[in-house]
Order: sequence, then structure tokens, then C-alpha cells
Amino acid sequence: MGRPPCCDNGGASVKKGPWTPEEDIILVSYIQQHGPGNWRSVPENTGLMRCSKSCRLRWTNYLRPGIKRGNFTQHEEGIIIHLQALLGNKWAAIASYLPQRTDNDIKNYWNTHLKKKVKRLQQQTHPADHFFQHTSTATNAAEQTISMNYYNPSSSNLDSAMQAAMGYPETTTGNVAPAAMAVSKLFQSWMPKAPSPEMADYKGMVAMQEFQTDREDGATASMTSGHRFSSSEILAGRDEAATATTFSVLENWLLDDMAPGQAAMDGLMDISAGCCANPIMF
DNA sequence: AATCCATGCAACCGCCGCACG
DNA sequence: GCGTGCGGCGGTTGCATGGAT
Repeated sequence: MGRPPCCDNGGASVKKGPWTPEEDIILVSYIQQHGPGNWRSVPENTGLMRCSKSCRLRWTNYLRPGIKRGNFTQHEEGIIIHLQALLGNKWAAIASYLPQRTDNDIKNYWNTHLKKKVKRLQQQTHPADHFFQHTSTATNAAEQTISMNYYNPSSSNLDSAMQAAMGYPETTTGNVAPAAMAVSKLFQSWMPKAPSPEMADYKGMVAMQEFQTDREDGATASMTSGHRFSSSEILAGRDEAATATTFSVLENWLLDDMAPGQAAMDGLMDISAGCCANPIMF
């Protein structure tokens, strides 16, 4: 006996396709009353003819307070490129470092913009001299970032150190995959210190206390921004924030407010140097 | 003006991991 | 230990839009 479909909604037909403003309002007002979560009950309690997954997705990707829409900044672009190089297509993990952006947004942006940019630069870059040539002549931070991360610096210090730290055999030096895996594993161990989705929600709460959202949908905007979170909700969020404020060097680097290009370059250099000097600390 | 094509983005689908009984 | 249900994630699709021909 297989699992029943998650979205049969009690046998009623499930609506698909774009959400209407009316549906958005119903969903937002329900979440304002009950909070996000228990998505299974949302269609049942609201009368929305939508799959629970669809409700969750609509909330997290579009309706949730604090979401920043529109063009990505060069700084954000650099962060995404760096993290994609480190983590691979772990969009949720990457999004946790950009709380105002959704994983879907980041994924879309990568697929439509950054992937092409990376590919183009990979094709342009020559193996022998890519490193110094591109770090000195690339026209912006993102391109520098791409060339730093995507052109496999065979047997780079970073790769070697990572392989040593993670116990990879020396023979794998030069093969980017094990090193990338090692970096990924290390990064995963840091993930708990990264801003969590709940933390992102908390930031959203605070943001919504202070600003009127500029969302195009006026009705939805007024409903979401009109809500004021209770002091206990904010304090709960603040407690979590306190546990999340111990940033690692890498996080400081990623979230640094200095010029994006310089921050990315300096950060990468520091990490490489630190890692090679003392892989354990890294 | 009509058609074609590329692009961007919202939403869907299928799989996986975890919690729970 | 096993089955089930749910939430979450990543890949993919389909539609709307705008530019090119």
C-alpha cells in the first residue's frame, strides 16, 4: 500500500497555478493568527483548494515578511558564487546566509545569470595564467570571485590543506572533487551557527515592525505589515539571535560590509592562508 | 503587425530525512 | 525495527514578457 498523495485535500480537486491576491490574503491572515507550520492543516482550515506544500512554498518564497525582491547586489552575487563553489547547489544553506533572499530566488538567479557568467569566464580563462591574470584584471568582484573559485587551481594550497585535514589521500591532490567535498563537510559543521530560517523570520518580524513593505500587492502588504508581533515573539527571536551571533571568520567575511570585491578577495586569501598554516583551526 | 525566440520567475514534482506511533 | 506522515529541498517545468527578425 503506497502512501496517499500528499495533496489530495480530502478528495477535493487541488487548485494549481498562480496564486490570486484573494488566496494570498487568506493564507497570510491565517498565518498571522496561527503562525507558520502545520501546513497540512492550512488548506483544511482556510478552505484554500491548495496543496499544503503549495501553501508553504507560497509563504516562504513570496509572502513571508522581510523578503527582499528585485536585483541582486554585487555583494550578494559574490556571496552566492563563493558559497556555491563551496557547497554546491545547496540553495537552502546558501539562502541561510542571505536571510532576505529565498532559496528559490537564489536558485533562479544562479540558473539564469550566474551559471552563464561562470561558464563564460571558465571558457575565457587560460589554465596556465588564470590566477594572477584574472585577479588583477577582472572587471568586478563577481568575476574575480568566479575566477578564484571556479578555475581549479590544481594542487592549490587550499585544496591540499583541505585534503590533509579531511584525510584524503595525497594522490587526490589536483582533483577538485574531494577537496570540494571536504570544504563542504567543514562548512556543514558550521551550519548551526549560520542564521537559521527561524532567525530569518525573526529578522523579518523586526523589519516588519519598522517598515512598510514595498510589495506591489497593496492588499497583501497592508495585511502583513499591519501585524505587530508580541514582545514574547520578539524576545524568543532575540534569544535565538544571541546564540547565533558568534560568527566564524568566514561568516564575517561573507557578511562584511566592506567593498564586495575587496572583501571577497581578502577573505579568500585569509582563509587560504589560515587554512594552510593551521588546518585544524580552519 | 505578426511571429519567433530568449529570458525570468513562480510554481510544481519527486525524493529524502526526520519524528512519531 | 518498521511503516507512515509531514516538512524541506533541489531539479524542472510552464507561462508571461520583452526583444529581435
